[in-house]
Amino acid sequence: MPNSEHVKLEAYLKERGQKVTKARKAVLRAFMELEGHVTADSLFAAAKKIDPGIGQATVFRTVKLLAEAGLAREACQDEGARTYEHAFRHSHHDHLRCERCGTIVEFYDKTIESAQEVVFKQYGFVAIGHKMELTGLCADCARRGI
Amino acid sequence: MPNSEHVKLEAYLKERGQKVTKARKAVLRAFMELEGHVTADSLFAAAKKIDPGIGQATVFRTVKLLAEAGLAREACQDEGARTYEHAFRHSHHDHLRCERCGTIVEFYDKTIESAQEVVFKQYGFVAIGHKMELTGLCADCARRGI
DNA sequence: GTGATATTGATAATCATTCTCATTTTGGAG
DNA sequence: CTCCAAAATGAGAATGATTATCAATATCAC
Repeated sequence: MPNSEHVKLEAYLKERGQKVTKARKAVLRAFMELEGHVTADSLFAAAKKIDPGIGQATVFRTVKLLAEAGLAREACQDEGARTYEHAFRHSHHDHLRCERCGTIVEFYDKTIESAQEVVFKQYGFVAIGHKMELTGLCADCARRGI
Repeated sequence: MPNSEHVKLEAYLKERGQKVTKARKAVLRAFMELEGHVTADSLFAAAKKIDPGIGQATVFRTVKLLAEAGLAREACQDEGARTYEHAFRHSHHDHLRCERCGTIVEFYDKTIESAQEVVFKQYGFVAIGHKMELTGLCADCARRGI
């Protein structure tokens, strides 16, 4: 019984001349069974129950594929090394990053900051901090087309 | 000429019975010289120019210390493995995380979402997506005191 | 079915980070 | 200033997550 996630994945693959394989179907099925925040490792474990011969590398590859196909999304956590920025006598700000050229613009938006306070209160949390990154294409990269 | 960052670090160290060392001073000086988003690696390179004998492990240890002392802050990027969540036919949401017990609450706030659109426009960006994580103490942990 | 091509699984390699531990440095007490 | 216990260091090994390599295999348009 092909559900709509499988349909969407197959459409994505066909469109790009990629193949619908046993391993990919197994990873997607495993992913759909899991709730909340899924690591590649827990996905590997779940996928092995469906296809015991599956390799770890394939799971890593496939979960990235799912993200590209719009079926999964990364819950925070960027590529590469952790970075630090000055915090003392540097006012707080958030980041706007260009996915094409990597440019990072720092911004501060009062509406967003105060809306966050509301969210904390709403859930009974005591605020400590927050991290926000908006991603998009900067004016230059957008002009050049994607 | 001791600047206020050094004063703040020394105060933090004294308060906790920790020592003011050559290596720590070198890392702080290097950190103050660098702009923007600093990786442990670039900091290591900069610190070596000040104290050629410094070790990489010390730089990693010290930048964490700077963050604890309130002189640096992590620019996104959590500990541990990357996680994924369902994206297809699952509405977008952001995260509220308890620093004490790790609980993650998913929320959606219309004010924040629309304020983001404004920021994108303001800087001429074409929006792709965003990641936001609010951190604090959940009601239970806050009640138990910190 | 057949063949060109994409994909796989195993493994090695890489990268960032943390741990281990013998040696050195620090700072308070005398 | 000297001594000493405790803290910190640097080198290198260890770890954990992820990615690259590559020969063997599976997929699919024909």
